[in-house]
Amino acid sequence: MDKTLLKLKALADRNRLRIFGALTQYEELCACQITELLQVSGATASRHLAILVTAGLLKSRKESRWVYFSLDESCDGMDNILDWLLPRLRQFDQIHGDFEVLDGIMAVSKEDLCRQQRGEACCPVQKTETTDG
Amino acid sequence: MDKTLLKLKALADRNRLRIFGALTQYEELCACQITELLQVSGATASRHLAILVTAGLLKSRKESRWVYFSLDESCDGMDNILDWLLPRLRQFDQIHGDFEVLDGIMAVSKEDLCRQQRGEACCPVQKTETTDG
DNA sequence: TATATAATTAGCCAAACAACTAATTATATA
DNA sequence: TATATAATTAGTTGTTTGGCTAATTATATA
Repeated sequence: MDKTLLKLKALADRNRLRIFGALTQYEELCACQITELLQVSGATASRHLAILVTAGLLKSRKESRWVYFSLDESCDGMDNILDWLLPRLRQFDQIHGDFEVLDGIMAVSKEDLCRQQRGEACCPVQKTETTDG
Repeated sequence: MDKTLLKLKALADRNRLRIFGALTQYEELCACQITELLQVSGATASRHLAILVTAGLLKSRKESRWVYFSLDESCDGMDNILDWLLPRLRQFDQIHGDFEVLDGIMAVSKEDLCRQQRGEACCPVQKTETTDG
């Protein structure tokens, strides 16, 4: 039961569900992109990602200094999880917001993204703000 | 997202998963039977059941003093949840243990069960103990 | 080889959660 | 109508969890 419970606990958190949702939209995302999406510290994002990997829901690969995360296709029962989860995720405002934000994040190089996260205010992300305020 | 998250949180607890599992085996169980299965206080069982009902996974009906719980067939996506969960639950020792315990519980009248739970040691449950100790 | 950097781990704190006992509610019956 | 009883709600307590900052690890590069 513990593996099943581990998967359920891993998904039973808003931010981790958002990570999972993001990875149904983009094949692969690196830690700094997830950090940017969730608007939490890198440490927090890293811990959430570790929980999802430990549960067997995500896999990661390291390429030089970057670590990329993706859905673990080999996860036993992943198809059934997606059957249940996908139509639900598509239904929710926050996830749609995430998808839009992600598009913005992907339009920026990881280098600039990380520079930004360090507070070096060079190369600002072009925010798609409405100017009706 | 909150309804989806609510369902995931509801299932992401060992005792609640056991309740859910029990109800895949027995169409309908009353609160005192669940209490007996989990070996927790009636208040604790009641709270777990309330969480599952609130999440839309279980429904309940009251019949005189007894409250009966069952899987909520009308729960949106219940089939998909079961597709994922059933083969996993069947795999685990604790759930199989639960099924055996449940058989014992169902062999006793609810009246006797509750008497027992109140400490009135009349009409003992026939435990299927092996006598090799 | 010293420095910069992406990610993780360690250590801390506040909020959420699961358990308990006691009190309350709703129903049946003497 | 007073009493018993099944279930729930209220209130308390210890544990788990999710967030942070600081320290560490692994990799690239000046």
